[in-house]
This record gives sequence, C-alpha cells and structure tokens, in this order.
Amino acid sequence: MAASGDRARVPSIRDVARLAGVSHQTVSRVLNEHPSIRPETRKRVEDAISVLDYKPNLAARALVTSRTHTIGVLSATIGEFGPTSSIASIEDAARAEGYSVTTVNLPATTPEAIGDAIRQLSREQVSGIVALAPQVRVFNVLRGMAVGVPLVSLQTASGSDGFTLSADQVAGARAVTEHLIDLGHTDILHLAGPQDWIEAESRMRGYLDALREADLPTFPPIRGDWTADFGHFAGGELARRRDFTAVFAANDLMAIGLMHGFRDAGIDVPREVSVVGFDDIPVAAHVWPPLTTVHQDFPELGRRAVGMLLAEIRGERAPQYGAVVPQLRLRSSSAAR
Amino acid sequence: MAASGDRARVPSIRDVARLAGVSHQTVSRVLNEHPSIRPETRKRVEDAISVLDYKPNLAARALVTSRTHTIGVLSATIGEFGPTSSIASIEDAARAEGYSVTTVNLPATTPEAIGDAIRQLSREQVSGIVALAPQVRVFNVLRGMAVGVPLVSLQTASGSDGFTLSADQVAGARAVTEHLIDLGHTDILHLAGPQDWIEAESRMRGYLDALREADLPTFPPIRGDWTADFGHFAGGELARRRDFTAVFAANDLMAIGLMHGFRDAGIDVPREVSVVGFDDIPVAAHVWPPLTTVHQDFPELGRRAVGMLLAEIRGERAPQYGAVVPQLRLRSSSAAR
DNA sequence: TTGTAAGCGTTATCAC
DNA sequence: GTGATAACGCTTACAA
Repeated sequence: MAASGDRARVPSIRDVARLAGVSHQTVSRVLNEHPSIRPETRKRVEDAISVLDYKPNLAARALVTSRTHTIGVLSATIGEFGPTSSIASIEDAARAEGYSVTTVNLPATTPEAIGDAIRQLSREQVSGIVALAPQVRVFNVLRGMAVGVPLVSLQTASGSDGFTLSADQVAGARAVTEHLIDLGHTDILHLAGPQDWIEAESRMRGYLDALREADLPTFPPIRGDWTADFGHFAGGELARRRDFTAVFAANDLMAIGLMHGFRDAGIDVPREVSVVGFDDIPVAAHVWPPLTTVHQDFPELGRRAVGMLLAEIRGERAPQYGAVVPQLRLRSSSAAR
Repeated sequence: MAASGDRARVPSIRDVARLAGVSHQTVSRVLNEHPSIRPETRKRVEDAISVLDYKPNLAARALVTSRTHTIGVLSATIGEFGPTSSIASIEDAARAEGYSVTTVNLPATTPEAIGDAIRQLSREQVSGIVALAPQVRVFNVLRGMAVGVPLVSLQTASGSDGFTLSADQVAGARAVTEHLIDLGHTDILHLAGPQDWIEAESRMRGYLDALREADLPTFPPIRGDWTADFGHFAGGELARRRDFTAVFAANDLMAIGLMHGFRDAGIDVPREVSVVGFDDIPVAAHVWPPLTTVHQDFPELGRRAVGMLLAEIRGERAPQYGAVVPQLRLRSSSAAR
C-alpha cells in the first residue's frame, strides 16, 4: 500500500501535473475553475487528481492568497444552552460551505480581552468572524473596532442592520407578558438579566412595553445573573413582599430557581403566583410545574449568521431573512388569577 | 496613522531583519529560540520586532513545517451540558499554550462520517486531535484508524491508557447506587443510556456491580436516549409496574423527565419511589424534588485532555493525573424506604 | 555566531 | 488555451 521505499509524501500539484502531462499551472486553473480551459485537458487533470487522491495544501494556498477559508467564532458566554446551540449550528453551516471554524472564548469582557481575541483571530487570518457577544460593552467595543475582516454579531436587539442578527427578543418578552395580562394578572414583576446584557435589556423592554400598553403598573426589575441559584435566592426574598401575582423571569434557569425559592417559602406556583421564563431549555417542560416560556430557534440564528457572513466575505448581497420570531410555549406554571 | 501612500502591508521577517541590521535568518533564529545567538543581536532583533509590531505569518510557517499549532476537536454530541463544558475548557487550555482550536461536529456516527471528519482535520494539518466520541462505535473506529497525528479520546471508561482519558463513571454510578442501598432500597431499577454509548455502559456496570456486591436482585435496564422526554415517557410506563422502590437514571435529564412521569401517574417522589441521576446539571438542585446526583468536573477533564495531547505532540512524557472522581450530591429526591 | 541559498505548494503575471 | 517564471513568508540546510 505505501509508497515504495521512500516515506509517504502527500501528492502536490506538480505530481498531478506530471501525471496529466500538463504544467502545474494548468492544474491550478482546473482547481480554481478558470473559464478558458479545454474540456479534454480538464478531464485529464481531474482524472489525475482522483487517481492520486490529491488534495490542495491549505497552508500554501493561504500563504499566497492571504485567505484561509476559516471563520472565527468569538464567544463571550459560559456554556449556556442557547449560545452553545447556535455555535454548533454555525460550525455545521460553515463546514457545509467549505469553511473551517476556529473558536475563541473571551475570558473577560474588558476591551483588552476583546482586542486580544480579535488580534488572535486576525493573526490566524480568518476570513470573517461571528461574534456571540451578548454584553453591551463587548458589542460596543466590536462595533468601534477596526476588525479588518467581515464581522457579524449574533445579537438580540430587535432588528438586523447588516452587522447584527437577532431573534426578536422584545417581541417574545412582550408576548409572554401579554399572556400574563390576558390571564388577569395586574401586578407582574420582572426578574431581569444582568445590567450589561443586551438580551436582558430587550426582554425588559418587552415587559415594560406590554405593561404600559395595558396601563398596568410597572415595578423596578430585580437584576439577576441568569443562574438558577440566583433565582432561588430571589424567590426567598420576594416571598416577603406579596404585592404581585406573577413574575416574568428573563430566562428559564432563573425561573426554575425562582419556583424553587417560592416552594421553599410555601408559595404555591401557579395558584398563588404565576411564573414564566424565556428560552425553552430542554427541562422546561419537565420541571414542576411545567414552565411557560418562550421558545427560541438558536440553530436557525447560527445558520443565518453564517449566511450573512459568507455573503459579506464573497461580496454578495446579504440574504434577506424574515424575522426569527420566538414562540410562546404555554404550560402550567402560569394560570389565571 | 496609516502607511504613507501605499497600502498597509503586514511587516515580514525581512522588514525586521532590515531594521535590526541582520539577515532574516537571524530573526528566524531569535523567533525560534535558537541557542547560539549573541545576546546583543537578540536584543536588537527583539527591539525591531516590537517596533514594527511584527507577528510571524502562520500560514508560511505551516507551509514549511507542515505543523499548524492547531488542535482539532472532534465532537459527536449534540450540545449537551457535559461535553460542551469540556470543549470550552479545551479551547481555553489550548489557547493558553499557544494553540488554535478548530472543531468538527459529527453529523452521524457512521465510519464514513468519522473518516470524513478526520480527513477534514488532517487536511487542515492539525497537530493533534481531541475526540469527544462517547459512542462505542466511534471509539472503535478511531482506535483502529491511522489518524496520522496524536489523538486523545475524552472517554468515560474506568481508566486511562494514554489514549483515553476519563472520569471514573463506574465508580460514580456505583457510589450513587450504594447510596440507594444504604437507604434501605432493595429493588432498584436502572434507566440506562443508549446501547452504543460508553458512558451508558460504564454507568450500568457501576449499577450492576453495586447490586451484585450487596446480593440484591438486578433488573434488566430500560434503554433510554438521554432526553428528558424519554424519561417522562418511561415514568408513565414504569408507573404500571410497582416492583421497585428506587430508580437510578443514567443522566439528570432522564431523571427529571422520569420524576415528571411519576408525578403525572400520581407517584410521590421520594416517598414512594426514590430517583437519582448523574451529571449534576445546573438545574438539578432546583427541580422538585431536588435531585440526588453525581457531580462531574467536565472542565478539568478538558484541561487534562489538552495536557495529554500536548505532551504527545511535543514528544514529552504524558502527565500523570490522579483519578477524576465524580462526587455524590445528596438531595431530597432520594429518601429512606 | 551569522549569512546565503534552497525550497515548502500554491496562485498571479506575463508571455506564447 | 497553456506554459514559464516569479512571488508569498517562512524554516531547514550548508557555508563562512
């Protein structure tokens, strides 16, 4: 099986050329789909390629073209369900288009850390970057930065602007809040995400919009950190004040922790207090009580991010996607007053 | 700020050489920490490097050395909590050692798909591969394959053999089963993972070992698919047979679904049936009832995988790690008979 | 200790 | 339509 005598060497473009009886440049033309090449010659080259199982050397190509066909993923999240699902689909979509994927996790959200990460990726000469940077701070730094390559940010504002791509978080939050209002609740609290997070702001805005429109009182949101542990803690605290009958938690983890806290305090969900979340993580339907929440199509967002990025890389027109509308999932953690 | 007139060009090793008044080869020596170089010369070169903010071109280096300082991650899991946590820590650890990371998700566990993924990575000339391939089939294919570069498999057998790295799943499963036995249970079911999964086998073995040692009857395990939905379904089915008082589910998702199924059937957990899980996912402590489970240090496993892989790549002796012992987390889903 | 020459495998440029 | 020839930016010889 192995090459006779000398060490196995990967065939190069010149080996193909020799076998096909053409110059290596002609082989290169075939590889790059150059228009003017005789069909017969092309055939001979293609045969030689398949006989030798020749694969172009990516490093050599990158050296001469300064393009690597690699996309970088910049991630500032710590293994949460949503971003993780998006990243997996980004990888799949990119590979399907012939691009490799390299990932950098941000150790911190400081401008220095962000700069380091971007520099790292640009040293690797990535063709483009998808940033999952849910913090306002990171977003702003990226926006103001001369990145040097196309960049798409997978965000959660309420629209897309060619740079940003997102599900309509505001609409989702609004929908779930309106659901509580429809159930007859008038005193609805919001357990929000951390100050700096774009998603936290969007979801809070949806909440506020819905309440204002219904002429209901708004309460100052409680700021959480997305964790179930915080939700649990908040549940204990909130149990002392009973000026509300429903809580919209900005994500499912906090919602589940919150229900735990209420349970510890002897508050029955949903009889005494309704709780709703956001994200529809895999356990949401199975906790007690099953959690009313907003389903997000994370993989689709990842695919679209790649679609936009590749269009920009190739200098094509950006695809026009319809809105990614989060879907309400009604379960029994919310009930009529 | 920009270069005068002509387009900004990244400085090359020759620019550094010119500025430092040496040959480009001397610069290369400084870069590669060649021993014989006069301190004074080195200093001049280093100064020039920092003045120009010179960064070696990775593609050029890869072309000539055939090594990319990139490690490939081969992942055959669909965004689950554990593997995801490990992957994040693999990325961080690799970057900290100056390696880039590229990821490939397996679309299927067929030998063809695995072969494609490996070929893909080897085309990118990765220096080594970490495989998160929890299926027996994938594991065997990898093992029998001439990958061509160092490979470490993040597995879950009961030991490490220089190729494999794992937490001791058997011990963890055994511990949680013994916990049930200590509580006085004698009829303990096992809701296992899918047939082909190594973790499923290890956890099942721990269960069987514990029961045999205690001279208790074993039941044929129910085969699940790791999902909460399946757990829910299984709960409904099991509710019809009441020949058991405890269930060890092979992961937390199934355990949570199972408790949901029992709840639907009017079975009280833990009064009538105890349930325990495995993994300690973030919601485990917050569901009702809080889930007794086995905590795994996924990030540590990822770091160790990188440690082993880099040792192999560099031709060093593999680091000797102690066992990663899963930790029992006792909560109220398990109770005395 | 340092410099010169050659070559890694490809694409770009210019002939023919 | 096709073929020389010259880069791309680096490392590995070999020479001085």
